[in-house]
Amino acid sequence: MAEAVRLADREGVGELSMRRLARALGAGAMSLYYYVASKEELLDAMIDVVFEEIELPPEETDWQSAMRRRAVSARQVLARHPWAIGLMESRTSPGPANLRHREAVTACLRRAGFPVLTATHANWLLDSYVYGFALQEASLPFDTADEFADMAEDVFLPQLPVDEFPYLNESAAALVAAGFDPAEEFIFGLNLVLAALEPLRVPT
Amino acid sequence: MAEAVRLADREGVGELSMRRLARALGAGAMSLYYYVASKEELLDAMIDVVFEEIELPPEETDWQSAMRRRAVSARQVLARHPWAIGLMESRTSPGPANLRHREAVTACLRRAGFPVLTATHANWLLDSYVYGFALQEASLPFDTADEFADMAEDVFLPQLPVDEFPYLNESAAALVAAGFDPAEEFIFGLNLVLAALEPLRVPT
DNA sequence: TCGTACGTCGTACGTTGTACGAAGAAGTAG
DNA sequence: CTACTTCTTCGTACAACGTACGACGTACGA
Repeated sequence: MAEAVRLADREGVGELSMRRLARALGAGAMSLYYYVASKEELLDAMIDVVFEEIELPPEETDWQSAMRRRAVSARQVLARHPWAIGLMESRTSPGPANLRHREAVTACLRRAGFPVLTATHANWLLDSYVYGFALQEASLPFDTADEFADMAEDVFLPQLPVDEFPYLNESAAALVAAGFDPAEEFIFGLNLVLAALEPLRVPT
Repeated sequence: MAEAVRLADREGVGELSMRRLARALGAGAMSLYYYVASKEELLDAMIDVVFEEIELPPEETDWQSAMRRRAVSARQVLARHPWAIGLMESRTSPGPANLRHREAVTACLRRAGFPVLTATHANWLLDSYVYGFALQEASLPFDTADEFADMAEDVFLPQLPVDEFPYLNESAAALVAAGFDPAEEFIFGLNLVLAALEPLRVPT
């Protein structure tokens, strides 16, 4: 499992084949099938490994701090394993780590005073934001702020005719000037979402 | 392109091969390569077909209504083409329809009075929500509310030991009782996000 | 000593993306 | 009409894929 995740991180999930994984483990291809019924099952298990890496919301703090921590952790983990995001779409049954995670998040929200159905709404909203952000971040063609500045000036701006895309040009320029940090960008939206949820609590 | 999208919708993107697509078109496999340099390029083009289906924010209404319309449309389209979500993670260069869409959204936000960088934040937040929601919706193992109720009682609840997952049991039960409609769920979070963004506008 | 279970893997089959180059179709110039 | 170019189609071939099947060695309790 760990080697499979490492391979997917390094080369992309498209390059992960049973034969390559076996070779990386110093084994024959068919040996893998003793531990895993199919490649599908391997991918399911890999997703659960990723979920295991995400911090659970700590219990001792206020709900906003707790949710912020786990959301930030989730973003970091998904940025480390970008292939996991694309995989989730096709895989429908959650693994044990996934379930434990959901339980902990729901518990945190319920204890914070969100009614049952409201907690579900909050869950959808928060998870949507986290996954969607990770998805967008994964499809960025650069990794660091410097790389972004370089690419913006050399690639994006020349590709965007000013008369056809005036607003995109404007914001690209502003972004280059201000610098772009995914972690900060993430926190900004996250704080808005958390603040928007706050009034939905029912004081206990 | 259209046939490729239809095939992916019907059978999943995993079942889309150059040979199958060619057969569906009544052509030889290699003929496709006259129109497309590689399968990668085909997938890129398919994504752009999907973006073309998403409604642009209308210009004549207030910004919240405009963004709501385009977000709702985006969710519908992505629910129709779930494979597109998973594909976005690996594809880094946006197609023309994608760019047009981004331009229109940014224009709408800027005209509504959001400062340049704030508009970027809003864009990330809104897109994250839309994509993340679509991703979660795509990984649901059911399609309709009735199907959900059936599955919840027959599959989920028996799988979730009450003592280990008390909160998940509670919300699953509440959801079965209340019914679950993805479209409504989506609007709920969307309205929260829009309301959270409202005060960031600068009156013109 | 032997049966059973555990773990490994070689071979083989059908399918995949696509490099290469041949071949027909269609248009243009003389 | 012919000659030549450009457009479009596709057959073949190759390496890599997932995995069904069955053979094999080893460990261990009886």
